[in-house]
Amino acid sequence: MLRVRFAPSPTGFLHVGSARTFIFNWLYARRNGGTMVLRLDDTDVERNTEASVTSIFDGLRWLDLGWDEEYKQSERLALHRQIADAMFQKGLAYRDFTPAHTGDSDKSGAGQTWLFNPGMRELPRAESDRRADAGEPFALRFRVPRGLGEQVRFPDAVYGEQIKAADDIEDFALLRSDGMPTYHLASCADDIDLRISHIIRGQDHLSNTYKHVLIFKAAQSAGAVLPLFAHLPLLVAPDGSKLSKRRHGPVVSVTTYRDAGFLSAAFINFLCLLGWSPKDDRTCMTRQELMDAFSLEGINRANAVVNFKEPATTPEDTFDPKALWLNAEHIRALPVADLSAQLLPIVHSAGFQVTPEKMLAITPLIRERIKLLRDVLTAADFFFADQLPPFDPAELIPQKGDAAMALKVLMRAREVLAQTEFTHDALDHALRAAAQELGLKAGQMFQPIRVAVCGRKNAPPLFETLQVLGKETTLTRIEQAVQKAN
RNA sequence: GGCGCUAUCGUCUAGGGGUUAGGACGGAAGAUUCUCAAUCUUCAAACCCGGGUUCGAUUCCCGGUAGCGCUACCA
Repeated sequence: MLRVRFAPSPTGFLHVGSARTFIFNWLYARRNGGTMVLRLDDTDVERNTEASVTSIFDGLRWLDLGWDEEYKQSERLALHRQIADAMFQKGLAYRDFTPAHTGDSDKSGAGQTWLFNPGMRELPRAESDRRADAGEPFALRFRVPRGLGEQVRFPDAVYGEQIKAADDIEDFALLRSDGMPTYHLASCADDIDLRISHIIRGQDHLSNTYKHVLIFKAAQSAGAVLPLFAHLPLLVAPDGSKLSKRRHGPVVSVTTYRDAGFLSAAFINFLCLLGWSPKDDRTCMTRQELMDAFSLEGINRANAVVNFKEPATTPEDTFDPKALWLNAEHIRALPVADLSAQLLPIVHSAGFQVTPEKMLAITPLIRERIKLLRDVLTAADFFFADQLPPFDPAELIPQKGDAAMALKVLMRAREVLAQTEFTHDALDHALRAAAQELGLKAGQMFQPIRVAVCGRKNAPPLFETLQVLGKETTLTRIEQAVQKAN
């Protein structure tokens, strides 16, 4: 039975690296008919927050992939302690009465290799019991085999066979002095208990895995098999540093992508392409295509850069250009009705009144012009607003023309449009004929009208725009432009 | 400092003992259109360095360098 798990710790918002780990696990489970377990690794009471739990669930729900089983580590403490106690009884772990390190251990150089606190490893059981009974606080540490030339090894589906000398592994903690299990213990105990068969997680755990193998071997019943590990290359910032909330802020939060108007399908597609490849030339892929193509063999070993611009000068700088492009691709692939339905609430929440029918008519005009769903607000603003925002009358002047030409065009348009049926072909014929009468090129005729009704030079095709706007609004806006041009 | 992992265009990647080192995004130029966008075409752009092994290495091995990770009673 194939079982995978995603085990975030609720100490911050769901970030894109975690989301990718979730997605890879999900893909692997679905691809192979396995079970997806969601487990909240919340043993760090100090740093857990309810807001983080909310953020994680918000993010995961938006991904819309789902999961099969759900657990909370904090509700499984008895299991963790029981496993720790068994290891202690077997002599595989020992009590360490050394007071906890205050602050950070210096990693920056001078420090020597730390393996265990002197004196504690070989403390006689009787003395250990006496001090524990006296109420002296202690951490429980794993007794790593030492001086025996032993090796710890495990196969990794991505990085291959991993081997490390046990002598290089420190006596890590299993239980804190407050009795809470550490991540290593809780994670392994639960992985065993939940019968997790494949552990797919970030590469930052690759070196930790030796400790986990030690725990698995110590805690598992004889004959039990180790889960298969698959470590994922990390997602890093353009400067190569690990993506972090602290350094990079909301650009790494899943909800930032959601709120900016990413389609979750596009976001998933983008994340899959960081550190994994279908090995053919496909880039734009649906959820189903990703599921069919996903395999551990396609996972890369080098870290992947999420290519956002560090000091963001435009809102788009927050996102990798490829993510933006993929989102545009997915938007264009969406049926108009679906896209329209997604756009409607965004327009409404911006304070505009639009009927679903009108939105449906607008959608095809803008769907090739937006990268993010939010862009609907700037791409189609003139459809929503009653009153056009003010614009420079000079905008009305066509190519190779002057203010007089603009005015001439607008006055002629006012006349012609008043007696034209607002269908694509009728508008086409009427306006082209008008251009010819005035001795102008089509573009010179269209541009002043476009600016008059849209308030700017760059907009969707004119005839479709006029149709959606309707005769009344069109004529009103042209009239206003005539006043302006005078 | 110790231990480990990694290294192909700016970015994501394919590939692999002999290739014009392929694709995508982004960039540049052009076509097309009523503007913008979309679309199409073209172009520029990469095998970290040094030693081996070999007839031949970007590919295999070793070393270096760089980056990253772990080295907490965080996860």
